[in-house]
Amino acid sequence: MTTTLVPVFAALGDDTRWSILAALGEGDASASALAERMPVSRQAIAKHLSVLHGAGLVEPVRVGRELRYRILGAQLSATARRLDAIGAEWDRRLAAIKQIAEEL
Amino acid sequence: MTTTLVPVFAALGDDTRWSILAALGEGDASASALAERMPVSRQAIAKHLSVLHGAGLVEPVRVGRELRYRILGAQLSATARRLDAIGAEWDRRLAAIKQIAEEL
DNA sequence: AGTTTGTGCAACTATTTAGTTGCAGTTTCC
DNA sequence: GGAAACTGCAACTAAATAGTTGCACAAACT
Repeated sequence: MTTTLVPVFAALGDDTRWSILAALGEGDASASALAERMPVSRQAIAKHLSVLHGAGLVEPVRVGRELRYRILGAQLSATARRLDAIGAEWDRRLAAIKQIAEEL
Repeated sequence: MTTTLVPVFAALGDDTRWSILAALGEGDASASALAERMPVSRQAIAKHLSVLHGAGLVEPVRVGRELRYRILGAQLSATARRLDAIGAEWDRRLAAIKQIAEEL
């Protein structure tokens, strides 16, 4: 499962979505429930949840007539591993270039 | 140095900026140099570099009259560590909640 | 000195997106 | 059956942003 990396970052690049994620970190919740303790409308939150779902960061869970969302920490950890690998690769390459430059 | 996390993700949530980062991963380059091998104007790239600099992902380096940019892999690794910690914390909390629910 | 090359600034366009309100459809509960 | 509570869809507004072009300025080279 190699989710595309960019949409995940785009999803994480918004304060409101972090507020939602922080709230979900304390337990599953529906868009309506989240809207009650946040300064934005239910529909706005529903859209954000859709984006987060598209990024694989949350998943919907039906509970009776309400639709709760569960946070997926594993996806975040997986993203972190890929980020770390990319950063390390950059530093490795640049160190190699510096090495070659010094040998001239 | 605790850079704010959200701008970093916002910076990474764009395909063009990833292209720029990929190019810089092979060595420092100026906005003009990058514009020659990319399908966007120099000014567009300059703006992207400004965003990346604001996020602490690149740093400017003066070389004569040109302004090259160097990629900072360490910032990416630092971000990765924080991401991983957050993801792990979410999973830990949700596991605890599940545990409590089962004990009822 | 004059030409080239690279950067910086400003104005403008177009697309995306975060947010809203309003209404229709369903499931649950009394 | 009927009211209440959630969800889903659609249209709209406002702000942010990715992109452009044009021009002015400074440093380097011949």
